Amino acid sequence: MRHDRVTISDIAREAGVDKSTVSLVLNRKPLASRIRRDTRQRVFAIARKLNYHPSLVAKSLFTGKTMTLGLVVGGIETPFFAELTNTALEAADERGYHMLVSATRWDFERERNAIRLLLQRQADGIICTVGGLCPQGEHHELYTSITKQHYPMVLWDYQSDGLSSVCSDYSVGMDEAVKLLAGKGHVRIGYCFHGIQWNGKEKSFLSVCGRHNIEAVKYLQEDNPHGISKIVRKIIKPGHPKAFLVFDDSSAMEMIASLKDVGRSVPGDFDIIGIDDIAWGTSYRPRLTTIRQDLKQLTNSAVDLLVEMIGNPEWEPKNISV
Amino acid sequence: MRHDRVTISDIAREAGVDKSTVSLVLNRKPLASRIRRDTRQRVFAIARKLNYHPSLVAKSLFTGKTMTLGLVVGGIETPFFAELTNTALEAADERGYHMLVSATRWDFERERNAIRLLLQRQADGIICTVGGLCPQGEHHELYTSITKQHYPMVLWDYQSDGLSSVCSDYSVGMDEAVKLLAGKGHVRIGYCFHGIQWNGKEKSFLSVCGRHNIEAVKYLQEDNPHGISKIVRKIIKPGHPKAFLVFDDSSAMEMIASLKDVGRSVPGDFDIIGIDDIAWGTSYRPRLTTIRQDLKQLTNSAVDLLVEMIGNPEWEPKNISV
DNA sequence: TCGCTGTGTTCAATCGGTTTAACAAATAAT
DNA sequence: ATTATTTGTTAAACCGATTGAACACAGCGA
Repeated sequence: MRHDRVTISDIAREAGVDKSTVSLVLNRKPLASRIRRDTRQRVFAIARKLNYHPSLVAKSLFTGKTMTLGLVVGGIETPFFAELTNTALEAADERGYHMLVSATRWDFERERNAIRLLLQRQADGIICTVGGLCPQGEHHELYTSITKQHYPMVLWDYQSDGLSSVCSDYSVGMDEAVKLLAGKGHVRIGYCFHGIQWNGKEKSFLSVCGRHNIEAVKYLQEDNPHGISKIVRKIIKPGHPKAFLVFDDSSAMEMIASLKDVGRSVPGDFDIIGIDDIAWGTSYRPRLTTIRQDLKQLTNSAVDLLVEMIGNPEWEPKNISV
Repeated sequence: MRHDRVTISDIAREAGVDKSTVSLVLNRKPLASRIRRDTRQRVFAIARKLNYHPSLVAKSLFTGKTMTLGLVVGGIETPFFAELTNTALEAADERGYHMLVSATRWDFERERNAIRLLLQRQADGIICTVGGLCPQGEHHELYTSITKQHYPMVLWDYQSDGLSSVCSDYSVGMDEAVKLLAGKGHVRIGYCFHGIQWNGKEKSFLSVCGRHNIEAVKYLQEDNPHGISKIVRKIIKPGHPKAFLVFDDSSAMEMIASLKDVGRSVPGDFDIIGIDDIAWGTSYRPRLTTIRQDLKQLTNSAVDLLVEMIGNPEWEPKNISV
């Protein structure tokens, strides 16, 4: 036994009409008003009886729209991307789209492949979050070539002329954070930097530090589970800043945990501030100090922009900053 | 200007051959070996030049396979489901499938609708995680009717005759947890129960308690952000157990945080054990005691089972316990 | 009685591929 | 020289929908 698809022709046969009639009726097209009431009812009844599900594949082929968006993320195992994805999912849903999610594990070849597949699947547009978090230049070329073909694509936190993107404006939050730390007497602030977090954050942080006459000390964070604890082992020695800004909340939590493990207190010995304001930061103690990033707002803007581009084939690249 | 799709016919025209030739060549079909080498090369060259992306929509229509799986979850804003989804995404990817993700916000109508849409999109199969977490009986009927039509569907932690499912075997972990708490002298263990977590966990816990002669005390957890803290306010009064088993890690963390907020220590005043062993439980202090649930294993099994069912139209419902 | 309008429905092309059968030309076998 | 086989390619049906044009028939006015 197999799962047999019920098609529009099955209904037509059973109802003794042409499949075009069925199509008109089921889609409540204007022309369907001319069709006899009892024919209409018969069609509906049979469709329901046979448990008919119209094939969006066939429909898409004809209409050229799949009502599908692609979401390319590095992965959703971290709170930040989980929230992002969740919001994007709901946003797409509200606008009548489905979301095809691809996790690239931050690997460029995987990303290129994911995008290629989304194009093959005729996704109406793509939201790509990876480039905004990776310093590698390879991304740029990929995005440009796709946009050149006038295919709707919105980049996350990756601003560049000729590309559509939504960007987070960290400057206000950074400013507050730095002022807060400066107010506690810190003149040097360390920050943890790792490959997959970059673009806006570092630039913004450095300029804010400059403005407040604070020395920013960079710590390279290895891209593995021990990245943070290695940094911690280093900074508990003399000569390092006692205030840190960590570029995402999960790492901030790890840093606090790590500091506690080696007998330091937060706050007290160290002051740590994170960025993102993820939802379950709330069950962390001590309460996480964090720079609020309006993830929901940003994600919604991304989906809105993409849908807008899809709706208007004459779209021009556009930049949205939240 | 619009994004114009390059089709197989465009290539055919440019190469001066029939589109069937192009199809044979590009897909490296056996018959293509008969086609002149230079014709083949010309076709490849033109396809590359025009930046051709074969339409999987058209292909799916013909082959009847979309190479798409549906994943229905309540939402992925919690760590547990984020990890689940992430693993499922990668598992699907490894097997050549794409994942269409639907978040139902734990709402039954949304779930029914999500499934309906996945059927319309001709997803080759569906993994549904919602029923395993909700006590409502409505789910059952939905799942049964779909399975009756022999459509491949795997349920998460929702065991029932005639349905395919993967279930977590909590008994070993529960046993350890209860023994651990009993070893610390507890004779009563409280547990937090809320609507969206149920099926295996409670049953398993109660039977383990019975075996160890421990009294299990149930606390209903409201389904809102304050659910846990309300319970905490109750249990700090006299007469309540000092040991608790919380059915998921995020709630366990919340409970610990909440207890600290009212001046209680963990461990010390209270012993808390969670279930799930989510990845970023690791940056929580005090270190979370948790019952390990092999999420990755379970998710992979679900995807495997589904793919197996898709591959063999004669599949019988099957139950996998991990 | 001829055309006209409106009603109820169907025909046939189309979307972008895949696949099987068929066919022409070249080569090999007899 | 004739048939058989191989080589290189195409024609056409098909997947499951949508849609504009067309058609048959009714009733109606002139």
